[in-house]
Amino acid sequence: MTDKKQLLIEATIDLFSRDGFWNTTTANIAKHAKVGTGTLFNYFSSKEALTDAVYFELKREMKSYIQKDYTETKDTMLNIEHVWYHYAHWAMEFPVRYDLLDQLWVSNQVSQEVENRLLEELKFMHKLLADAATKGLFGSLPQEYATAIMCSSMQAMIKYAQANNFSGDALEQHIAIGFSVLWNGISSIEGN
Amino acid sequence: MTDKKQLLIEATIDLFSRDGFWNTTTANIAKHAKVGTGTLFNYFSSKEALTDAVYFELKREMKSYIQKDYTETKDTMLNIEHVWYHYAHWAMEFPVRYDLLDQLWVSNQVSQEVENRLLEELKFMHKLLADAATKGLFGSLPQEYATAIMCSSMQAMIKYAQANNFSGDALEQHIAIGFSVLWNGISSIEGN
Amino acid sequence: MTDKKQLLIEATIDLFSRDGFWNTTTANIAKHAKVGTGTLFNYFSSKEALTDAVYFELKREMKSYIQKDYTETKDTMLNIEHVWYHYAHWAMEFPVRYDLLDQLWVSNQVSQEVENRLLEELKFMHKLLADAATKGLFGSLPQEYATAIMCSSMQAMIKYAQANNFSGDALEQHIAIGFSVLWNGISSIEGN
Amino acid sequence: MTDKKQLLIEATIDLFSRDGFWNTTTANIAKHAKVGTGTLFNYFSSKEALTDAVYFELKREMKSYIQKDYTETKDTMLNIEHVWYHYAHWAMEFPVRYDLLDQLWVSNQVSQEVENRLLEELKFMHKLLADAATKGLFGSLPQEYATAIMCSSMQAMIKYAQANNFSGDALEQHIAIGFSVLWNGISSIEGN
DNA sequence: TATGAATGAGAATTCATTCAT
DNA sequence: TATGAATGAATTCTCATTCAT
Repeated sequence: MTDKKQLLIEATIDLFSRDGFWNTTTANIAKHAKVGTGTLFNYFSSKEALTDAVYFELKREMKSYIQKDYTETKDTMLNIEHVWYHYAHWAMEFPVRYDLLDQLWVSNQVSQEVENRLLEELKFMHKLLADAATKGLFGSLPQEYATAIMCSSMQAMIKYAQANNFSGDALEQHIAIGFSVLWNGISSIEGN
Repeated sequence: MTDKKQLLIEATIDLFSRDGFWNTTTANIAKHAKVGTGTLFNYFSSKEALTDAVYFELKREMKSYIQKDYTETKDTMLNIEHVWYHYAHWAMEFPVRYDLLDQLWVSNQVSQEVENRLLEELKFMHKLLADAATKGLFGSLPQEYATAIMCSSMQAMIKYAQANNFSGDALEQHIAIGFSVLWNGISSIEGN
Repeated sequence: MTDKKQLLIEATIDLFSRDGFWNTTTANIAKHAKVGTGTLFNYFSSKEALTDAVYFELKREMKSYIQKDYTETKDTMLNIEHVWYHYAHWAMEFPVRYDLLDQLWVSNQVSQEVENRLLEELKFMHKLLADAATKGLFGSLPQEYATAIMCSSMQAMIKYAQANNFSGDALEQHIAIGFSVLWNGISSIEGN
Repeated sequence: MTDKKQLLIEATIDLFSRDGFWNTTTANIAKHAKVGTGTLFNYFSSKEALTDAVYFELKREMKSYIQKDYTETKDTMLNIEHVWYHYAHWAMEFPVRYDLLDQLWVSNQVSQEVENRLLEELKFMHKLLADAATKGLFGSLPQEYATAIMCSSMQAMIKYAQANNFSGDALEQHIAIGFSVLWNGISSIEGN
């Protein structure tokens, strides 16, 4: 990855997260990255391609962060909790990146193609959820629904932590409580 | 509310939800509402003002739907479940409107001013949550965090119901299970 | 045809013929027509559509000019000579328009669609040539080749007349001689 | 002429004739010639200079082809016919080159300066025409007009041959007939 | 009040040319 | 000499908003 390419991605992250996709012009991105307007298009064929690259980069970073000291254990819940915990820490350490990931996700600005490439990249997470479903940890909840609940709970937990600027023990406790609310809720549903 | 004003709001709802805020032009809205392009600006000073009006309208409709046969009981949880239940039904009955509300919410297209006016309008809901907090139903969870969890759980529940086209008993059961997951989760946290 | 639409077409004719298609910007056309840059696109969906409209307009004008006092006679050669004669006069009266027509023709800037619409419009000319072929006036020359020779002869004749600023009797004589060269040349080929 | 220079000229011929002057970028030319983008500008000061060089090269090639087995005879008409014949054969053998020459000619992309240099190069042709005029072969037609008619007739003849993919005897006959049409036409005009 | 033509400040993207290596 | 990354002016087209009727 060239120097300039990375520079442009960083500039895009800054501006997209600050002003949103639609209020950020390619000219602004170039200026922010301190390159010419044309230079951007030497590295990315279009604004859309740049957006895809940013999204891919963020997801990859997040995944790396989570996987860093991850070792799969027999206890699937612990595995999931590990993801929960590290995802939260990534979000708190890189709030701008987290917010942008969220924004790109909800605003459908990302192409199907990059989503497909990410399926591969994030396979271990999907496997985790499949394991949990197989082991009956979700009770009668369909795996997709359980997943959806998890994602939205995580989002609520992180947004609250960010809004309150949690750190240190307070943050640890908040993360743990968030997971308890989620897990106890899900576990309370019996299989049928 | 003039006839034309309402026509414009309806047209905006249609187009925003179908094409998104940024892909909808004021000219298209006017055409869809069968009025002149200039007419739109006789009723709304700007696209932003129109967006605010749409958001306000949707929230008011949602509130009315929820309040229709609402009578406050002593049991705060039952009161909250009533909101949960009716919100879900509103979303399933008016999926376009629900999706747009969601979209406007996440995309920050709504002015602070309209949010403030809505606080008043939706006071009964906030009171409900304050009651719950006072009565200790949220355990040690701060009221705002509990609220955030509720909102995100509700969103996950509704999206899943929409995606699977639930109706009838299946829908009722899904709504009920969603609430159980939420409530059991929250209730599992002891006060300190 | 609106006032502004015609204004834009005239401005386009001026600039295209003076600077060529590729050196003429839509912004310049608008300025030349004394309207805003956006106004152009209210009347023509794209530069291409504007070009088509200009081409169509020019061909229609040329045809009207030729057809004005045209009455088909039994003598096909006379009919063709009438076209030859009036085409030349049109070109000399509107040299800018003639040159642009020529330019658009050779530079392939015109869509197939407008060419098709013109086939209909210019049907009487095609019929004329078909008649001549049927009557054996082209000898053994295929109709298309005879037509091609005619067109290129006409072009040479007109360009020379323009370059030498012919008018009055000199022009009449030049036109007549040009036709003789053409017709005698073609007639000299025996059928087989 | 350096190797690279020739490579660039060939690449330009390919791309100009295929995509046209305006749709061909210098970057594409360089890539097609398998040299760096900057290299092009080491050999040609601008796109315009490159275009001039291409035009000059094509005309020179054409001239060489015509002159190869040309020996001036007393019969001027035969001399002209020789040119007519060999020009046609060159065009059929190198249709891409012929088309590009035509395209550059009509689209005014070539500088006056290169046209002047070519006058020198193509002097023998001009002399041929001057001879014909002197000998009265053009009757009362001015030399320039006769020349113009010749050029346009030749163009029509070649385009038709290309469009119909003539070769062998059919081609020979077509070329001969084309010349007859031209020459009989011109000869039919008496001096005055 | 209703209209829709007119506007012009941007938007994304292109490309001939330069220049440091 | 050869390179190709960097440049930014220029291009087509969009759209919220205005205003004369």
